[in-house]
Amino acid sequence: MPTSPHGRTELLRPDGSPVRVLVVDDESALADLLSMALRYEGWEVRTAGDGAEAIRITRELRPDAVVLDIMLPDMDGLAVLGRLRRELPDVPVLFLTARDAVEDRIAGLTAGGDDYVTKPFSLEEVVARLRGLLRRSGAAAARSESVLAVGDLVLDEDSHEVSRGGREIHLTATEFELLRYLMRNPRRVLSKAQILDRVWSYDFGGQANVVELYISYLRRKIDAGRSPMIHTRRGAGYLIKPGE
Amino acid sequence: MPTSPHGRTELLRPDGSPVRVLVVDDESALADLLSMALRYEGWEVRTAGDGAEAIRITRELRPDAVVLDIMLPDMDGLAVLGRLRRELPDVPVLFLTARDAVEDRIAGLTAGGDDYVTKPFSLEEVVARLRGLLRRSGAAAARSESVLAVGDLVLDEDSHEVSRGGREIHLTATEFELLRYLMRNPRRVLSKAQILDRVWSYDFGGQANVVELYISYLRRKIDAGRSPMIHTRRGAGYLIKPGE
DNA sequence: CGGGATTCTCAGGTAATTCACAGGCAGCCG
DNA sequence: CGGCTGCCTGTGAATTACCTGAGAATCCCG
Repeated sequence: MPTSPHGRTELLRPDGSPVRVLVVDDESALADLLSMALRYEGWEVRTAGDGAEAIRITRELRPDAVVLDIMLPDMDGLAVLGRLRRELPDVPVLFLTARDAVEDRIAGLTAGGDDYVTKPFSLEEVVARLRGLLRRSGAAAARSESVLAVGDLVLDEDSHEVSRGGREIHLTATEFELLRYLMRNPRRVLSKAQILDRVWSYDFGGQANVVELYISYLRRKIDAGRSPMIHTRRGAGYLIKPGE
Repeated sequence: MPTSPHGRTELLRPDGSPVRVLVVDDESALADLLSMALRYEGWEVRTAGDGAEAIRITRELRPDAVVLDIMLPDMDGLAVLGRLRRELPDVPVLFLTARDAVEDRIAGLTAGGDDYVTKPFSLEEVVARLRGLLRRSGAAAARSESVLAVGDLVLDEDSHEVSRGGREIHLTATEFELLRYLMRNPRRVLSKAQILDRVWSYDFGGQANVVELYISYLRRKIDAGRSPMIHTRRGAGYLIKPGE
């Protein structure tokens, strides 16, 4: 199975070339943020700031997936979507939307197997959803079974179940996302800033010590009594690796 | 047994190639929606916006099934149907129709083994009917188990009968579709948004908590007293899996 | 047209979850 | 060894997510 430079499994197209993703968002800060996170996954990313550009790049790049902000300035997102579909009928789309827009608009849009994320989102979530779309669309090879394992710790991204040594462990949504991020990067130190950026919403304005707090929660649930898997690197961050 | 990328069984043609479906509808938004949902089933889909195009694609594609909106602009649906039949006499057709369309008319149309759904429909329903047509027409590799089972819970997609541990359970239409969707994705967390998109009509504009409500109904009927099969993943969605 | 079944809204209740705050502990430096 | 800094974690408050009863509106069937 192919692995990326940083040791995680990655999705590739059937011909072995990297998956191509188009990000369409008029807020360039957001587009850049996303773009960086997706490149880190080993994907080839292009960004477009408006609908016209999006269509142009779609023609040229023929992306395997599109991340589309549905509130765009020039054309609205729906128009862009229509033209996208004419170019590439099958391309899976991940919509970005405001939380309160969800009810009316999105229902129906996302129906065919597309998906959406509400702003403000966490990068972990965007990446996870996009992986799901790619996996299902079949554009990407590699059935990565959606199960992460580190030592006797197992996390199933489909059922959201976590167990250690066969024993079920109940995690809250935030704990789950934090653990997923750690397990996607085993034996690698992740700084509190990185974790905050990936697991919490991009506009999180709270105290930085939430990360410490949630690490503490995870330890209680995962490492309790056993040989610890979550380790602190003082002044650097945290990492997860198999115990003993 | 062939499975789609997301792990569900899929229908294939006798030669192993994907089932080919033609969608004929002048509302492109609707055609796209359908097309996406059907592709998600692993089928090869082409869309036509009017009757002339429909005939052209039929000649070229020779589809295994056709989804036909019977109110088309240029020719009316009946004319299209006639010409379709001349090209491919045996192809099963799923009609899309307005709710108030004359009953007799439809009854006559669907007499030959065809079927129909009224607008606005839910994607679950269209997919289910189309599967039924394909299964019966024999175009798709016959494995006519239209029965889903998870633990001792059994759901028959043909007869719409549901039982747990041998005991019949009566479900309403909406409850049935929700349960079917869950059972088609066992051990997989489905978000409320996903459920809303698949199970409710594409134009549903109501409160998102109908999903919670119907989950509650289902639990009362399915899990009552027994070891629960429907589980809540707080902050993520719902999933079904065998009890214990 | 009437009555029962069904779908859905609304709103109150409950429990889980998130997070801030603050005191305590531990490693590390001079 | 003393003190500084970074990390850990108990407590509790605010918020959120979810569940469900009651009833209105609608559909369906005879």
